[in-house]
Amino acid sequence: MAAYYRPENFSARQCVGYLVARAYNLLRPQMEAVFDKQDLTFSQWRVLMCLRDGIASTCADISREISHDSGSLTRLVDQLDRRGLIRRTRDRKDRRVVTLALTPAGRAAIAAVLPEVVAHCNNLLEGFS
Amino acid sequence: MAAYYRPENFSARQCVGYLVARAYNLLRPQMEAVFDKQDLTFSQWRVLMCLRDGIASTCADISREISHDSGSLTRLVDQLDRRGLIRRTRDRKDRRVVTLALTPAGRAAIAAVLPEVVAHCNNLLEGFS
DNA sequence: GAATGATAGCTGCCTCGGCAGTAATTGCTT
DNA sequence: AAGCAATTACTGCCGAGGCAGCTATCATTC
Repeated sequence: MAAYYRPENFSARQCVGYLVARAYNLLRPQMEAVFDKQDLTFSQWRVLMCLRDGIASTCADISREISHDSGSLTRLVDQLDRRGLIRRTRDRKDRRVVTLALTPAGRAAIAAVLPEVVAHCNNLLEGFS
Repeated sequence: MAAYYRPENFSARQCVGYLVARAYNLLRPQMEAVFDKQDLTFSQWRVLMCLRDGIASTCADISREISHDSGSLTRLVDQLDRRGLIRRTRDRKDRRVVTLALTPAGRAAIAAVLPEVVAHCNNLLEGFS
């Protein structure tokens, strides 16, 4: 495959990294705005979604899934646990592992924000089409 | 236009926000790795690119371009200024504005990293094609 | 020309998240 | 069985960046 970028014609606005970073920095505060009505964080939401969709159920798996530092994830889980949105359970077979699960309150919190999230995501896609 | 997402079938892995965040969190540490050999930050790099490509030449414009907090951008510019990579000049017509410009050292720094940046960006695109 | 509002850059404050290091547990190797 | 590497969750530490507030400067309006 021929190289797409060359040092001679390289420009920021065509660089993947530059564009992804721009998109993320633009998108993130919008998402935060959606969530802070329910006292949630975008990061917290991503954890909840991992649990809801069965993508991952331990700190280690979630941290890999969302490319998030595992140390910081512990604190993220702390917050959700303290608010009763998720439940920690020590795994019996592998006692290193703490299995995470949504509580009814957690599911309710998701249901409460979901419509706005969906609406906002649809707004985002309006830009293309 | 019909709504793409619906609350019933909404899944994290198909959500734009989720995916962009994932891409960004995956991409960012890779970019940092490319730059820290030259003692640069990805954020610093984006500022340098804005100046090089003539995208923006003031703190306010750059902060809008890369969707970055303007307060934090001042400190970013401080670092680059202290290292002699850019130069601050008070605008004469509008004395609120500080115009930024690359110094020869700044251009040299860009030239030094550019090949690796280009190579890494090409690597990123290999995943598609 | 004075008053008001908007915008420039800058600063303190605080949270989030990355890094490195720890203890506990597991599995693998010899 | 015993040592060793790997992986789990977790913690302290620190820098990056967002937020709110500040002053200075411009533009607009009365």
